[in-house]
Amino acid sequence: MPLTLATWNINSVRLRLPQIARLLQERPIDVLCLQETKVSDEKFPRAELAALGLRHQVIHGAKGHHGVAICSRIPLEDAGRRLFHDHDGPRHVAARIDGITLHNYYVPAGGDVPDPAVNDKFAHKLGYLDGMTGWYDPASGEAHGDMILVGDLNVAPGEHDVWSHKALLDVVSHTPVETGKLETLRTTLDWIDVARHYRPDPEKLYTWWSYRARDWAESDRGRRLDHIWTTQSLGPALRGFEILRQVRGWERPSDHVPVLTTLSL
Amino acid sequence: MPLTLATWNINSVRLRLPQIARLLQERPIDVLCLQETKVSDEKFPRAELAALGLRHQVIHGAKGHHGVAICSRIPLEDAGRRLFHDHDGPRHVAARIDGITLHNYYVPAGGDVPDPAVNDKFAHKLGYLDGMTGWYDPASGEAHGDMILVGDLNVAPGEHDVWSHKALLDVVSHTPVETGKLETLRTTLDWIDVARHYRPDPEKLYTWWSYRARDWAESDRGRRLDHIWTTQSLGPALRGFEILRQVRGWERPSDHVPVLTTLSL
DNA sequence: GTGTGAACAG
DNA sequence: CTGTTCACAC
Repeated sequence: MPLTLATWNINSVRLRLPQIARLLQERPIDVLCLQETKVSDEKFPRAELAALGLRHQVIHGAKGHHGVAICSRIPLEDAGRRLFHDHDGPRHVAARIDGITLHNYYVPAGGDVPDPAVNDKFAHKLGYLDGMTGWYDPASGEAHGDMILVGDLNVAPGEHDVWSHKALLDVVSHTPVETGKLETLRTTLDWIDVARHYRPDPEKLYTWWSYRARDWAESDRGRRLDHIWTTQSLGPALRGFEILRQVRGWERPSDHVPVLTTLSL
Repeated sequence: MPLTLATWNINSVRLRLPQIARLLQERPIDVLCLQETKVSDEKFPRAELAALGLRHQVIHGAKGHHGVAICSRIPLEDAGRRLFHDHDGPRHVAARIDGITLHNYYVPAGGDVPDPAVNDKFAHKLGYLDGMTGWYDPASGEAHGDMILVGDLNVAPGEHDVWSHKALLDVVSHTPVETGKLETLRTTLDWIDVARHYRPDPEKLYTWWSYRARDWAESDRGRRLDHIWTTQSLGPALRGFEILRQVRGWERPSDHVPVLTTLSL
């Protein structure tokens, strides 16, 4: 049976409930992975999302910052929350669905200055990517089986994942040290980057456009920060992929748009 | 010809534009006096109010706090802004309309503790009322002719202007020192308190209900803080008076409601 | 409870 | 630019 999964940095789940409702009305989404929910677990809008059909929820949040959630029409099993460092905050949550382990991440943005010696936030981001790599390293044996990894990884890996490779080489999200670490992470299990599986280079692919642009669509200075990866074992099950660019133009949008994939299980 | 004048503490003019539109649609208001506009003069929504028919505007605002404005369908002439002390802030604006001088005030609220020795805000409030009294004192001769004085005077003068005289005797807005100073001010020119001219004691009259009440209408713990006064010379021109209590129940209401009077000029 | 600004983050 | 918290005012 087909399973459609979406990942979306929602930038406040409480403020964006109408947009989630519209998304679910327009698309047959079974599992919705959210980042930047910006709400404590007690105040998470469980009832509102259940009313939209997403009755099964695994959440990991905090007051005001970060926060991730997996919300599903079909039953899922809590598969834990990972902290790589003591001060990571709620940036990961996992669930078991149909025999697959689904990992949902919100990688630290990393601040403005791309120098870990000067900028603690950038150091944290690099350390977080290292932590992820260590976890999925086959040598550690901690994570295994059929897996899907989604989320806002806050790295645009390739030159065609940004509006200008040259202009962004020294901008956090596209520096060589970040793209190198993301590629190292991808290599651990030879993860399939589903976006590029369906839409190979040199097509430009973006999932985020800054709020600060006067006209985001006109200037189109986007970046591909939101990702869906699967283990090689799930490659044969992949049925499709889509970036819902038009959502950026909705009323009161998030600066990120939903990214979808469908698998046949 | 009849002139209908309203005073309304709007608690942010920018946030309350839909409510102003609704008020103007439901009532034939010629001149609207606002308090707590909470906006600098540069950012005052002149165009939006003009589009609602209030093309003539005299404003006196500041970023975030206080702020008054007179907005009119009929032409008016700027008649100045009064500061009684250096630190008063934008609490008064005046206009000339049809030979009448209209004064619009936002008297300081006065803080929580009704003791000027302890509470600077209360001292400021009392000083502000003294300043007004000095200005209208016939001996000073500074203000004269046909005048209307409106605004949020932040004093509920009489025992029937509060939900409980006894409970509020020690609460700022109804303490004897405040009601005494307001009566002294009223006496300067023997101002007509238009509300009580039409609706004498012991009828309860309120223009404000706290946001904090669980059910403002049910508990009905109101106070009459918003006033319309005229000089004796205008007494024969008075044609009516109304407190629009129902406005407190509108969507996203101010905690004050509009108070209206009509004159035949 | 409902506004405001300011500092922070993205 | 669009969110968050926080302190403050009413």
